[in-house]
Amino acid sequence: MKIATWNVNSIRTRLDQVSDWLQSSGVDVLCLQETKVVDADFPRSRFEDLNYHLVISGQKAYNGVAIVSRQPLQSVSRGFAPVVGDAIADDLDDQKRVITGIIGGIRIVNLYVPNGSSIGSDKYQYKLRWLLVLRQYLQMLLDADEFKDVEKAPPKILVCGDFNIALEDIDIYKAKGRETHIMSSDAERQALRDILELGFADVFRKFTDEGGHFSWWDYRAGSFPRNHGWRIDHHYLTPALYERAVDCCIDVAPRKLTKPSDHAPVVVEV
DNA sequence: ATGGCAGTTCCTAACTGA
Repeated sequence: MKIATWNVNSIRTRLDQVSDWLQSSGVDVLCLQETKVVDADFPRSRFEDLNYHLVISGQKAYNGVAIVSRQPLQSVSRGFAPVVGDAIADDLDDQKRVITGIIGGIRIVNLYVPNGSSIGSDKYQYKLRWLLVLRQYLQMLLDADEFKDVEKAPPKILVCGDFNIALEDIDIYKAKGRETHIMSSDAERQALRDILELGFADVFRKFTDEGGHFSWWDYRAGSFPRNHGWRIDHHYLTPALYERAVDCCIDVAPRKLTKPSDHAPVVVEV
């Protein structure tokens, strides 16, 4: 099964590119972020006409996530609250950044992690608070009954999306000054490491050791032709899935098109 | 050091993004 994550920076603006790539890439599941549209206005028919299933959680202008899949998803939930409860979710579900469902025995979690704006800002504090709740959310998914039915089968969870965090210096075109830059500060990295310690691994690094591979390039200053990018879109897998993964790569082709998203899709095959 | 580009709405200015 091929699963992709792609921040499309508005599904309506990118609809032709997304539907073209969906077909040409041959992925079975496509996790979208920054759809930037309320559910009532999501261009569902484009995907349904191509015989894909769709689950969405959007809002006006900002954020928004969706999962497009060949087979229907089971056990779908939106936001943190259905898993961690209203008290822990607090106000974090006001922004639509989390959607999950099960397909082919794999729980797929599609995330749009807050950007954080700049270090020390209110949005930065929100990002760190959001990541703390994400850790609780994933802990509860790991402990969920759905993985205890079949002879204690190990959990098969794939957590993907736009994390807005580059975990290693080789994930940034220029690491100098990264401590004071959003997406690479120590606190953000530690928050993500604390999550991965629950039992998730970066499957891209199963296949690629060197730097210079990025998933996001700023629209400005000719960043893409200079390959001044960041690797901030990730697939994190539990061991049972990580072991069986056969490929993970970033498809830069859509980033070369006219009026592209600033992110490229990342595909994993398990 | 700064700004640069793109998408959206409270739409021709201000915001958010990363």
